[in-house]
Amino acid sequence: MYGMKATNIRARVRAEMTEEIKRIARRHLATDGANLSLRAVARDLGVVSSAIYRYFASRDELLTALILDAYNSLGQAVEDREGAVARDDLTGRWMAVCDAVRDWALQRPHEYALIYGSPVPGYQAPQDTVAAATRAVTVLGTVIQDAAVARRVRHDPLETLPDKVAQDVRRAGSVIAPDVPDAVTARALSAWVTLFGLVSFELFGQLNRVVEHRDEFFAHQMRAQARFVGI
Amino acid sequence: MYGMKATNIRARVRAEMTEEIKRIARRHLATDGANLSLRAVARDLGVVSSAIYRYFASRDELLTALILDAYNSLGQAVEDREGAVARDDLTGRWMAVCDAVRDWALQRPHEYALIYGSPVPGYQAPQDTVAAATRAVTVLGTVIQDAAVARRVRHDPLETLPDKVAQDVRRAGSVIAPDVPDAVTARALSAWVTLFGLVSFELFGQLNRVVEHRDEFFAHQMRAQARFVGI
DNA sequence: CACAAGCAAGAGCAGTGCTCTCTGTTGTGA
DNA sequence: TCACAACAGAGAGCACTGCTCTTGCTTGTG
Repeated sequence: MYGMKATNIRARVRAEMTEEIKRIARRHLATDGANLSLRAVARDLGVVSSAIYRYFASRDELLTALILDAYNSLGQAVEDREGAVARDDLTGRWMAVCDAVRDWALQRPHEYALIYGSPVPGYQAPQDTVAAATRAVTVLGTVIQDAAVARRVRHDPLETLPDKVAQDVRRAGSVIAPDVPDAVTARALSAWVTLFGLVSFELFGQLNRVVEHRDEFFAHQMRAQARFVGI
Repeated sequence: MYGMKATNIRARVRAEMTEEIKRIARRHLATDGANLSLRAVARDLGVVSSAIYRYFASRDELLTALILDAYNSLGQAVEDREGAVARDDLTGRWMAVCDAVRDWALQRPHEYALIYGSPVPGYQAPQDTVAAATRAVTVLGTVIQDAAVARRVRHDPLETLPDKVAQDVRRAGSVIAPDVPDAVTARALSAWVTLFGLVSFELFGQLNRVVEHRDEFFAHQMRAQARFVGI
């Protein structure tokens, strides 16, 4: 703030341009899939292809930016939807998270594929994405944490985990869900995997000719997962 | 057979050539990822790029062939592994299926990505792949079918499914697992989704910095799924 | 054993990511 | 206020891609 002119035109224009490029790139992603063409984006922008390189050092860097945005967009969607449910309606909150993920994915299939599909060849996700990637799962973690604190999560206290599994599970839950029994956290992780597994199957065509009533099937399975976890 | 010469050299050479192209393509897939270059394959084959088009009408057609092979390879691996377990060891058979899928995927990550990752843009899977794609899941279906027939699958007979879900589930199970209660079939489908969800998460980097003991985590979760289904 | 069928080569088209050089503009620090 | 450094965009070019089409040559086969 200090030392930064109120009207830093250069920086502002640059940010707008960057945003515009990403917007057009997202549009191309939605129609042409993952093989995003820098030149096509440049054409749509009414600019020569080399000009794009003023803003993104490479196609990969542009993709990274889109991936980061996608994670944040998903995180935001999940937070918003879950936040609108009454705090003590634990099942409602659980289902809100699941529905938010699926709806977001159905609305932006190519952005979903970008972050949860096969990784772009030769591309290594930078550290930046990690924080954004955890936003969504954090919400689900909070739901079971609240459930545990309210003593509203059923579980067999005798159920134990193999040592190494317990280690991983404990570390994963320690920050967001410290009061949740390890066995329950393990089940929640499994449910999380099932959620994304199902969305991926639906989006990537693995449910074709098998499951026709997608909405009902998804709702049923996610309700079943809630019970499996103990909510 | 009739009308087909014992030594149909042309056809045989053609088949060998086709196989050789696929072999090289698979090798490229393993190193360079999904952006398979026809020209690079041609170079490795010691042939000019246009020659490839004698055998595959397009890059997509070559990819389709690789996808078909991948489904069959996975199916074979699952069948072999499950077939080696004693018929009455139901849990062993269940785990054999899960382990076979994961091991196959870890050994051929790019082929796995080809069939269970984001679909290649603009590419539509032809009908041929459907049959091959069901080989693996059929094996798991047989396990729960055998379990049901032997009355060794625990389940709450009062558990019901929403109508539309029951419809889909019944149709899915009617051929391979007709004696399995619908509710159990629904859980088995969920477990199937979890299996591939977990493998995808592991392969696509979603487990990084979360789960370190991959083998143990996977084994635990799949055992949990077996119990969830009732085996 | 003549020949049709099948094959690979080569040139070429339109597209790609990316680099480098050059010019024109414009915000900005002194 | 103003000179200038920093910056944006253009354009040419390189090596690559999938794919097509034409041209000859080889070879299995009726």
